[in-house]
Amino acid sequence: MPKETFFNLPAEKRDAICETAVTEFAAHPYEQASVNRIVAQAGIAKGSFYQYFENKKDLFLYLLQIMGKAKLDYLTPALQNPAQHDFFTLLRDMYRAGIQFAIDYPLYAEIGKKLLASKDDPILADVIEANMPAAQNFFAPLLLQAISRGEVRADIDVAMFSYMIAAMHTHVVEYHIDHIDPTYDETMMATLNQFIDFLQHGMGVENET
Amino acid sequence: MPKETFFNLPAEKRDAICETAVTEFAAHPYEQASVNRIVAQAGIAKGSFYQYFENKKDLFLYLLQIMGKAKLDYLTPALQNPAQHDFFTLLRDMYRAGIQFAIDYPLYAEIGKKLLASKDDPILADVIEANMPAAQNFFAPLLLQAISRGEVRADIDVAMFSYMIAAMHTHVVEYHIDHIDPTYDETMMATLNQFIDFLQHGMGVENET
DNA sequence: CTAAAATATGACCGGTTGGTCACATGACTG
DNA sequence: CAGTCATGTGACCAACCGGTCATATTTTAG
Repeated sequence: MPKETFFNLPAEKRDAICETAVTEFAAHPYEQASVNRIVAQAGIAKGSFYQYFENKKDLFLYLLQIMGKAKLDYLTPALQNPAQHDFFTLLRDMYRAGIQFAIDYPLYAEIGKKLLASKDDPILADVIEANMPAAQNFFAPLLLQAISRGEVRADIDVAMFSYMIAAMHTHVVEYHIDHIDPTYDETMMATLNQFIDFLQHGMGVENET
Repeated sequence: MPKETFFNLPAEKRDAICETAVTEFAAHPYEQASVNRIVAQAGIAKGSFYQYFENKKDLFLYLLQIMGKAKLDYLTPALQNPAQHDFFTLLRDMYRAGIQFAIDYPLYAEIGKKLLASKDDPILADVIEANMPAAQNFFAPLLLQAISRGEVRADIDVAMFSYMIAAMHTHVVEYHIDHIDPTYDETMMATLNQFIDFLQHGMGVENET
């Protein structure tokens, strides 16, 4: 957690520092990100930085915390009435929220992506271990509920599909960011609906009913 | 490409250096990997290293080349008779080959994973750009063929599913490595078959025929 | 106006990086 | 044996890293 000195700063200066830091961590993974570059870009002295933060990790964890809150704001509406909709609708809403988050906060999304990629870094191990299983542990009960409701096949390996659903979420977001014009909301929804339909019915030719 | 001096080395010394380097690049992404550590671990002088290789990148690209050949050996049998089997059987064979490769060469797999993760590194941009579209461009024609054969739904976005199939391949491999006991081949095949079945028929409850 | 407390600063530290280079050692050749 | 050429070597380089600290400046309080 940053020191009190940091929170005593005028809000605009605080935000400027955070913005600079976000840019740095979006451009370089944690280990490559440079405190020197951050202070130079933010126009503050090296010594000041260490009056605001314990160290590089302190700043990084603080940013992750802010990011987590922002992302939660996007996901919460989708999770409001978990019993209201069927599993695949819920999944679609969550994927859509994730995509929208990445569109609105591309730098946050980039940091998250890089973090996921460097999850075996020992210095970040505690953060990862604390938050990584979250995604899978989150989907597992949803899957079980969906099975009991008769929405999802009962013969699936829940652990594996929790893992894959979380992983696919990442890649769906990435695909949209890299390939879909973010201004065309309909295209995004069309592609997403198609993908959710695939999750439900597969990509094989449908059996004649 | 390494210098002639490197290839003049006794094979065992050459292999020892490569093995050390592979270990280093499996433990650290390219930018973090240290030439100093490699030479220390391999028991050669720093100067010698630069008599063998132009620079760090030279060594890394050489290792990637070796890895590529090794992986191709695993994939070739699955691709032998592309017209013989249906799309999903082909996909299963490819996924299985990928898993087996990761089991037999865990360090190679780790390097590949880290490379994929750091694909926006400018110094490696050329390698990535040269090989990354390969995966997607590889699956796209297969998908088109499968559609024309009536094995895959004709209404899918081929570009997106090429991307997702390649991405899912990575995660299926990762899941197996992290969660499945590599000695129990049946477990692996059972999980894999289940996943392929999901790709074909989805995870939703099946329609009554 | 003064004293004390908070904040800003950049030179500096030890350590690591990728890479170089003058030189030592060894092996082949005449 | 002498000479040539390939190979081995580690001290050395500039650049950068995260982090410290004595000191200068500013703000606050009495």
